[in-house]
Amino acid sequence: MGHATEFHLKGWDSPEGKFVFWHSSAHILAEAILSLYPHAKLTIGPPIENGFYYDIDFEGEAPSSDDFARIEEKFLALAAQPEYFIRKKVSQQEALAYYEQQGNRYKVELIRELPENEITFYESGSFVDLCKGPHLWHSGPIRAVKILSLAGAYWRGDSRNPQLTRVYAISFPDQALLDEYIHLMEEAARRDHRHLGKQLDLFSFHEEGPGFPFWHPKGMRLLNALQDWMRAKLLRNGYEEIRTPIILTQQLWERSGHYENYRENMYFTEIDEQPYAVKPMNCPGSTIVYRTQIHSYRDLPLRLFEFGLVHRHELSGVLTGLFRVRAFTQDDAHIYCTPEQIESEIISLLRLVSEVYDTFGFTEREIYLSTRPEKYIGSLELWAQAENALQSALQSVGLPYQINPGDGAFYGPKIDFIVRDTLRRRWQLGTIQLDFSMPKRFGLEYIGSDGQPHTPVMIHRALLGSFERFIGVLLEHTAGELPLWLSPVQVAILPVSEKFIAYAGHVADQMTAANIRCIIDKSDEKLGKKIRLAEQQKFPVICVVGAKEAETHTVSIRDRRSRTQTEGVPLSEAVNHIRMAAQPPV
RNA sequence: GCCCCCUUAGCUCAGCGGUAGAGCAACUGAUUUGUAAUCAGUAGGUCGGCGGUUCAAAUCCGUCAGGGGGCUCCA
Repeated sequence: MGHATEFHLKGWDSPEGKFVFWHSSAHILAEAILSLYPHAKLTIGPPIENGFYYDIDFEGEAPSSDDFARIEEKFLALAAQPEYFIRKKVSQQEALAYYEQQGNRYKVELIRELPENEITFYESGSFVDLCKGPHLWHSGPIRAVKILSLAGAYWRGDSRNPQLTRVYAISFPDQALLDEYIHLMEEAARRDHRHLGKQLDLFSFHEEGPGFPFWHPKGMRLLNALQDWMRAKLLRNGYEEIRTPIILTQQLWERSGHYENYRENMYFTEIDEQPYAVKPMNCPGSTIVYRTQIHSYRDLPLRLFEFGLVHRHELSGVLTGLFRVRAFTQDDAHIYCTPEQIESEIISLLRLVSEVYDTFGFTEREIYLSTRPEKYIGSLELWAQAENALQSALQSVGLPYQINPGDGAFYGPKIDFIVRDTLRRRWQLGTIQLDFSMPKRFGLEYIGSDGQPHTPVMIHRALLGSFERFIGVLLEHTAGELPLWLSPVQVAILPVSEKFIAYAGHVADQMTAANIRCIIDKSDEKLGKKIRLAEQQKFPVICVVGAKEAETHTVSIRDRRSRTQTEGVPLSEAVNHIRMAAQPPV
């Protein structure tokens, strides 16, 4: 029997236990919905990372969010009268007959694809559903539920298929856990980088350019601080910086293969009656720089980085704040090396990636190695060599990783990096991709020790992914409380009254001279109000100046995190201290 | 692109067939302030655009644009 074991053995606290719990909840949801919408056709209803969903064809009478309450009510009523989940093995013929009689072509389609002797139904009370399980023993433990949202979802994820209504929900063994989850959702909403972007006056979006961020002065300070830091780091790590044009001839994109494979995502234009395209990627430009010289094997690896502004046509429906935009700046680099150098290059890249993520407190990470897909170019030997190099690099650095077999690009294997933020949400940031295709397409060469020309391997890599998206992730990770070195405004100088604006100006001059980013609040408000506003703007350091300070040439420092005050700090000491604390990490 | 929902003052939102509202912000005045909101006043919107229904539309319908939640794909 075993079908009820995961939850009962491992309980709510294991991912397996939750999956079983939510899978069973999906059945109850389906039962609740069927009782309210008898014509609805069920399709699939799996558990997901946070809860579960059920894709349903409502045949034109889909519920709206106004109906959530009554569905939840029905759900809880059903769960309150626990039924056993009973597994029944059925023949394909029986199964088909059952759903054909109901006119449910989706289940029929699913059953047709299942192996003859592995078709099972699960029965709970009067509700029956095609399902491989496993399930809870009975529905008793399910005590709280919340319908989260409705969404359109294509049958089998294919836009040519009919669109179903996906009902997202989450359930828990008790109300307290649901309340906790709701609280977490509210916390996530509070950290939403789109709200923070407005609140902190960093960037904005407008209908004049959907998907194209407008960066405000404070946003630029942040963006520049991040780029300056990354640039310095890469220059210290054996990279050179290049910049390639944003618009290049269509011919180039035909040669690179982008025109053939990526055209839908590209923007095109015309110059002097010749077709051009706006670059969606930086690699072709990089190869052109590579080709301007003859390279000796002694020059390799050659590491060229570019903070490349790329434009990609994304579907209007997927644009989401800074997370998904139509123009963004990749922290891109291309490393040209010999096949023998792959491993050592990957090792140093893995170290670099770790340093970069540590810098921002992304300590929890996942690494995925994607290997040769069915459709690939290049020789099997080259693939084997490359995959081995990636694996042994990962092993020698001692980083745990998972393999996604067959998930590599057709032109080479890759390593992807995913981090978790403070709310344990997952974000893909960096990627390292080997490329056996582009060097050939562009006829790249280096002269080997044998005096003969050879084709170099190209490694594409991004650590942050894009600066725009990374800033979005970082804002949500930190709830807008950026580290001092990245803060657009590092110090807010608050005169106790207008009488001390002059001294505040003196303080600001000293700070500015030390490259500290500061502002003065000259408004005619009480100190408490100024503090409140400064805190809301998440300024890391607040300097209060009044009679005492002006007289003794000091400042009072209030720290954002501890909310404590240190009074009477000599100005020069304060400037020095803040200047040191605001140094970007190495 | 497709499905559902949303768009009212700079921001956050109320109003949901019968002459446009609140709080904050802005401006003016009073106040000259000591660690998370001083008081009073003024100004600000053809209720996203365009059509339609109606005696009457922010409110109902259509359409377009933008935004949100998803689907697909990815950074």
